[in-house]
Amino acid sequence: MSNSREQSIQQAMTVFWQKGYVGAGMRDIQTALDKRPGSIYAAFGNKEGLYLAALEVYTQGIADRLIACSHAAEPLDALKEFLGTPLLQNDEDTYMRQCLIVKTQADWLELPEGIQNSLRKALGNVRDGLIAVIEAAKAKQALAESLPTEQAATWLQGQFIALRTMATTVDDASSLSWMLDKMFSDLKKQW
Amino acid sequence: MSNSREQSIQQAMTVFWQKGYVGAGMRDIQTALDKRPGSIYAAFGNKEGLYLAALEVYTQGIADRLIACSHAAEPLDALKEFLGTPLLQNDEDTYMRQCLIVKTQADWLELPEGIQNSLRKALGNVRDGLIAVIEAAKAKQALAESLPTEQAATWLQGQFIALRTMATTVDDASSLSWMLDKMFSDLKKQW
DNA sequence: GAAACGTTTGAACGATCGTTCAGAAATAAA
DNA sequence: TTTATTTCTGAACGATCGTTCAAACGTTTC
Repeated sequence: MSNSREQSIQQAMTVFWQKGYVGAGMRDIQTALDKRPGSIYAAFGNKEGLYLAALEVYTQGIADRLIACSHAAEPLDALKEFLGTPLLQNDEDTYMRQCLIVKTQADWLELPEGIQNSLRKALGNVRDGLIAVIEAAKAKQALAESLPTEQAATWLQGQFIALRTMATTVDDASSLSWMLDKMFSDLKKQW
Repeated sequence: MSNSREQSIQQAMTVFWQKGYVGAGMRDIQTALDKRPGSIYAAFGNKEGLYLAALEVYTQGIADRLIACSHAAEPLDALKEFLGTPLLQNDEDTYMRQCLIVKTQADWLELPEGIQNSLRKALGNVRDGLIAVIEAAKAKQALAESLPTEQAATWLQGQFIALRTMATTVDDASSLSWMLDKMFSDLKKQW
């Protein structure tokens, strides 16, 4: 075995992240994993199975980090740091600026049903993480108790999408930085 | 000629809008235009040329409507209407909820350079339209003179992306509606 | 060492991709 | 009507797509 299953998933995730589900060819993946088609199909069934494995790891990573934010001393500061870090990714890793879930979602109509369902679930998981952070911030008086948690989570998810999408075209770091500031300022203001 | 050039561009735009640049096959397009490959290639050169023609029409449409907003009695109300209308598109036309420019941008790394450049230009044109609306609102005292126009335009573009992207998955009309409300509320608040 | 089992290999399949081009058809000029 | 010019047709090209499978290989068990 040239590579563990976890390594393979990680490498495949990179390819899907760079090229999207439709754009990533099995031959790109074969090269990245340094494996021949048969091995990959034996391990993951097909392209969809491999993508689902990668999406699972990706989403779990986000969910874990959001839960970590909710346990931090200052949940909102931790969240701000979490959201801001990928925006200024080094030049070679610009593909990481866009969220893998949102990127895949762009090809919605061409995706197999299994992937559509998993994307919905992934978005729900991220939203649950945001809810946890909001509730933690409320508990620490960093957010008003009156703030509607569900709505705020949906809104945060939208802001998250806006930032990550713009970061792929705008390479003006300061624009993104004050958009992030305004986002947290608007979060705390009246609803 | 079974179809005028303008009609062909319009029909091609629909296909690209539904399937994306990479996902739209020339055979899908041939079917939609009811034309054989040779005709299309004679008229537009190649797939890229056809897409560029469609993008041009699409972008000009947005720019025109934004300029119209800036000439309206209440520029911000007009803008809100313009941004809100596509979010609740009928079920058969959900593809119209996502912005064609943003959708194509998702495939960034796989796009020919000519399309990348045109996308940048298109985003710039939309931003210019937003600037015109902001300035008109300022002139009518609907926005504070102190509001930084350039920053606000970039921010508005981000909010625009967020709304349109979320509208493709969230089919809860009320969520989108109050996100739109909050957006305009945050626009008027302090920066 | 032999047999049994699970993995990996890599050539090959049919389908589809964007694109071409010789010839048919339609239109304009004479 | 004949000629010249433009437009359209559709079979076909090479490349690439996701996927398969018989054979080779590696490891374990007796």
